[in-house]
Amino acid sequence: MSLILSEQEQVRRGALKEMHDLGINPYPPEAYEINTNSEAILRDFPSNESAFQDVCIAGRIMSRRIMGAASFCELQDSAGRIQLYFKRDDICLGEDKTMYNTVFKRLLDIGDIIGIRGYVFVTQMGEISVHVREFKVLSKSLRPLPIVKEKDGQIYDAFTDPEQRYRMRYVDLIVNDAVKHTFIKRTKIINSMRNFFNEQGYLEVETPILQPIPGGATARPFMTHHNALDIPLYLRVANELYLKRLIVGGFDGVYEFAKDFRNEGMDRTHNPEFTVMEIYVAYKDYNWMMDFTERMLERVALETNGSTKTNIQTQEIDFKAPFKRISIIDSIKEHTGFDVSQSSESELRDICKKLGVDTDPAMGKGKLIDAIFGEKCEHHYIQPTFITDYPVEMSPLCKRHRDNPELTERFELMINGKEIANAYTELNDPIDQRNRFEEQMNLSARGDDEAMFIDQDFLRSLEYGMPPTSGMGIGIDRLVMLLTGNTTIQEVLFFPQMRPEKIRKGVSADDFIQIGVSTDWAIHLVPAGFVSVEMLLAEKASAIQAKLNGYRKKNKLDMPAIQMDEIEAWLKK
RNA sequence: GAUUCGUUAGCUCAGCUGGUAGAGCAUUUGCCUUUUAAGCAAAGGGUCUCGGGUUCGAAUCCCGAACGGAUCACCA
Repeated sequence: MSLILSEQEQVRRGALKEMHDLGINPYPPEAYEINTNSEAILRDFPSNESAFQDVCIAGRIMSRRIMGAASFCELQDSAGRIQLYFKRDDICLGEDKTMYNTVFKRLLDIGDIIGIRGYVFVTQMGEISVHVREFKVLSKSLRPLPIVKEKDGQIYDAFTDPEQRYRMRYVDLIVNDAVKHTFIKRTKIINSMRNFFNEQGYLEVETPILQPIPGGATARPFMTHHNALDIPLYLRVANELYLKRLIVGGFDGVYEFAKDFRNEGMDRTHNPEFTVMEIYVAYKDYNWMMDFTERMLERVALETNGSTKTNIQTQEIDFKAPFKRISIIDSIKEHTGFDVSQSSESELRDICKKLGVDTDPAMGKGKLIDAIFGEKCEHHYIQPTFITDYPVEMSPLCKRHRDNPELTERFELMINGKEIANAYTELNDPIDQRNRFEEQMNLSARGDDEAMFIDQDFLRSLEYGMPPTSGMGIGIDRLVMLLTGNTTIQEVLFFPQMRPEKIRKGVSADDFIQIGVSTDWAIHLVPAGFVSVEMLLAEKASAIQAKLNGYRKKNKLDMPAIQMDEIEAWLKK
């Protein structure tokens, strides 16, 4: 911890000490029982005044308006904010006015957590407030909170620096009300999906995060090492292959909300760890899954926002089922005019060239088609749209299309120009699956470092027989972004990945103690203007003495003035 | 990873073509018994992100680094 505290931090530590001196524990151990909260009071008081004659609530002081013997402050609890009214002679019934004059007015600050007991009333300005009879300090805050003020919907001095907000999410949550609501919605969305699945009788399961073979998706994994077994392990990039093993094992429907990890770029739609929901249902195909997915999303939107419609930037998106469906080949035809259904790899390269789509030699047919779609079609799909029937090369875990073996029974759900969900009629033919993995190995040999590894145990499970199954994965973070109107993933993750915080280098008191400075003086050297040992040594002893004793006088330090011989001793060392 | 912009008080930001730092809120001290971005009066608070360079003199100009934002590439 730094020895250098800002003035405001010093003031708060001083207040802490004064509280101790008054016999007040600023961090009391016992529970504080509340009997209501800000939201309930504001909502129910007008219709039932008598129920609020003895309320007890607790929370954080967010603003104070002190006027002599009476004051107002705003208390923020988990449900919202409410105004408190403190009157000196009501807080302090006897002659001793310490609790008001000293504790409330001087020792409490914005950010402190208190509990209060009192009765609810309406001020002359018409605001429902609590008239405080007694209060208790529950936790003293030692750092000043960024103060956000608001009037007529206009926000002043908002705490907006993204770096600070993401690194100190706790402060962000305290001060920026909308942030809390985003995360409450996130949980609502997940609960809503979970209820939907549970109602159908599907089983929520957990599968390994540490995997010996990172299968189920094409992505670069994070690697780690298990010491006891002395083997490499990977953080999962997907959980697909494990969930399918469970379908082999005889469950009709399994699902998992999973943190997946991908060692790739970070930007406003990608975080190295992210949440995916994957579900697998036996005896179904991708057509059924499309119906299921649109029903689920319609319900989730309705339960979260009270409407199937949601706004993101200037777009309005409607989750009302059914969604549009179009095959990837038809989509490319529609947006580029090219029919790529019969094209060879070299023909596809020509088309890419004509369309100005970048390619590289490692790309096979599937990736080329995907590149065209990604660049020319994807961004057109603002309203929820199922893109179906992807080429076989880019879908190694997906069953071949019943009408065309070059294609697969796969769909991706595009919303607001982005992929939100991905689903297959799962490939359950073990021989075909083995061949597909081998093709992936060939792609890998061509330099595609995202092609899949072969998971022999997964193949063995398929050889025991997996029922026809459809599976679907949905990016929870992106869905939350859509349903909360956020455009960056960092806004829907409590703690997005950041570069490690820079440790402020600088001298510590110890560095000065090394050269013989007494402990008492060492802590004052930096504030007095000596920011390095070298700087101190470069000065003349008389100049140092003048400076330090000047500092001592200015800050009224309770210690003797420093003497020349002491300083000369430092300089000799 | 590339390009680009940014980093000044606890927070939000000014600071013109280089002359040694300002505002509002927050803090401290007064006054104020129903205010509401409370008000009035006064005060304190800054290694101008860091390291070099140019200069008599750098928050300001130049070079480099760190961190962050935006865009692009890869990907969900």
